Amino acid sequence: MVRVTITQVAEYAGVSIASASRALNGQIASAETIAKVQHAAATLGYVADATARSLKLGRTHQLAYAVADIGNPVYVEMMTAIERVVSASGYRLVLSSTGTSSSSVDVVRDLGRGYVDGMILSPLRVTDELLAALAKTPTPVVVLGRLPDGTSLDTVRADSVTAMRLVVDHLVAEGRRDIAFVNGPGDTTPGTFRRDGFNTAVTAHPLVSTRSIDADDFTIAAGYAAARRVLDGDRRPDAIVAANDLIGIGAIRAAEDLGLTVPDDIAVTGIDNTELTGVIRPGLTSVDLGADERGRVAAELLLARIAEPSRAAHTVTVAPALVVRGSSLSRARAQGRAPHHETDSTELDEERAAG
Amino acid sequence: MVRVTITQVAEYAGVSIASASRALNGQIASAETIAKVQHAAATLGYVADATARSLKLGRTHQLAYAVADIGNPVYVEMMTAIERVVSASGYRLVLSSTGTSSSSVDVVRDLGRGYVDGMILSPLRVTDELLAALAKTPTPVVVLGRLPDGTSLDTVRADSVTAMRLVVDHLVAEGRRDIAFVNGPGDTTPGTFRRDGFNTAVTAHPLVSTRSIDADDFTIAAGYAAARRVLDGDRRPDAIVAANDLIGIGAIRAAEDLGLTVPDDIAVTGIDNTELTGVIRPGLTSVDLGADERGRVAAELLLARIAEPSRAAHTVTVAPALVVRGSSLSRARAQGRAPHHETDSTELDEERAAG
DNA sequence: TTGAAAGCGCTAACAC
DNA sequence: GTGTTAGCGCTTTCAA
Repeated sequence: MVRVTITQVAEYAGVSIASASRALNGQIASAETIAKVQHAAATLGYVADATARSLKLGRTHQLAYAVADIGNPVYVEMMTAIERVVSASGYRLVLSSTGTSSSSVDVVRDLGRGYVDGMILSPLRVTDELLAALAKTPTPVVVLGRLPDGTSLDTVRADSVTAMRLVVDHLVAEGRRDIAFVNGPGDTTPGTFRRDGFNTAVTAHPLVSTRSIDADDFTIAAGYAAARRVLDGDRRPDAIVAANDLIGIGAIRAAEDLGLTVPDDIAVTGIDNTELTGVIRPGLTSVDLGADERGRVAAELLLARIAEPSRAAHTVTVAPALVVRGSSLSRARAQGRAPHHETDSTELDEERAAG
Repeated sequence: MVRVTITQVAEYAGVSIASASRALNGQIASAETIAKVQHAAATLGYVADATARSLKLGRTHQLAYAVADIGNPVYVEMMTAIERVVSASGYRLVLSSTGTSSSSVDVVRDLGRGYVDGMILSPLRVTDELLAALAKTPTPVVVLGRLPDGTSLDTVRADSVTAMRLVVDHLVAEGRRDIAFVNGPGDTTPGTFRRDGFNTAVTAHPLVSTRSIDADDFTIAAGYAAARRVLDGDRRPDAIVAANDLIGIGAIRAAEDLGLTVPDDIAVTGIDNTELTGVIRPGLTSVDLGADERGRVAAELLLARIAEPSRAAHTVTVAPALVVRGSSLSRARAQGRAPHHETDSTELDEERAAG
């Protein structure tokens, strides 16, 4: 089919293009004109060209969510939450995956070209270059994740320090005394803050020995490899704190491959509380960082900024909540539960404990 | 930051906007002009407005991937494959999630408005309404999935009949004699063709008794619920064929909750061969429908059609491959393997057998 | 090599 | 209530 323009509609209806436009957009027009124009549009199969309309109006009604790794379910969860808010306000959400193609700097520049009215960014690394690009872009931005103090941007962040404290306190309470932290790449934003959070959390337990290692990625495969390095050593920890659920799952697989039982021989915990935690056995204890809530708030902040561009920058921190499942129970408690009864028929989760 | 236009760049550089445009786009221009304009653009922080450029050029350099349920990892896999091809050709890929917001008809209409140069569609249901919308849209389309015969559109499809035959033959070979098919919603395209495939496949085994049930969704939760209905009955099957991996995982959980052991008491298989199959224990036997390949081919077909709009419609069918893991082995074979040695350190998969 | 000007398709003054 | 016209920001003839 060939594209039909408003000029052809106007011609067909025998009115001016202005009248056609008005009739189509619900502006003031006579009933007769509206009828003629709508009939013409329907017969011709007219759909207004979004590009021309955007150019004229200066708004695209498109918002972008830019994320490095859409393969991680936690970002899908965020996107779903964002989509819900955004589409309710008449915007379309487009996803820009920064992972496979260009760096997030390019993405910011690209989105600054004007095909979106605003963007939500989940950067894995916050470089000076990125901050410069963000400062320069004319497009409203909300950043999901930590930014340097003093940066004047709308931000939504998780509370890594509390998250790690919840996990560490829980493991110590369950009797663990030698905890290994398997982080993602240490130069990423989540990597940095989760490491700092872990280090802070363990100072409260001076008798517990600890160590840290970086996985090459926040993925199952990288978590597996890193956990193998930890577990192959001669001093085997009795608990692994993973920087996210994917790494945690990799760690569980690594432990099993070495003939270890989780949680009897070693406890494992994750972060993000993705759906995966309930898919594996034992269920993976995790900290819910409020992905859904963070996505929702980010979308609301963005809409608010678009409505009022000069408003002050807001920073919202979402509180984490520990969700205990089988992977971190003490030996005694674990034996009190039959593994195959862990599944709850509705949630597929074992239990939830607010943090 | 306020948006800067090419007019301001031209003014700053002391040249006409035509020269500015030429200098910026690598057209013919004197070295001096280029230098002045580039300097001006850099100082002013100019980025060309994509909307205006698109209106002028008639192309957006954007492609869309429209999918109902991005929560299903198989679609993420497809998207990744598409993104790879598309970005190599200088296009941006935007994701339109049709699930949460509007129907796919609305999405097609919306994308027909012109902010994308083409779209790849994974419709869950192919209605007459959708076909009409597809026939009318001026935007090139490639459909992932089955279309009615005679529809003249580029299409990439999986081979459900072969896929189901691979699974059923395998289960029968492993000694299963009472197979329950847990489908997704029967009115969806995958639901229809997987059901038909199953029915065809079992005719080759007249001694095997079978039955079918629809889950409400292609999700873990829906699979769990449907499997419970199957397993709670008095005649318990010795194998469950799930219409996708998520349903299969739900079925494994359901079996475990009833105290059944997989695969000893009951075998379970999935479809799609997503990463999840290697995450759970036992590993889920699944049929790889070639999501990566289908995504790649779809992207190539779309690019080809954009380059040559009048070319004949192509239909490409991608061959499936059975991947056997622990969930479907016969009792004897399963006992030959220690469950915690299933994991391969690189692939996290147990074994792969081409179909 | 450069500048003036047209025009992509649309909406919104503005005058009638 | 309707038509004429300007113009969103850009690229590209067309003359010079």
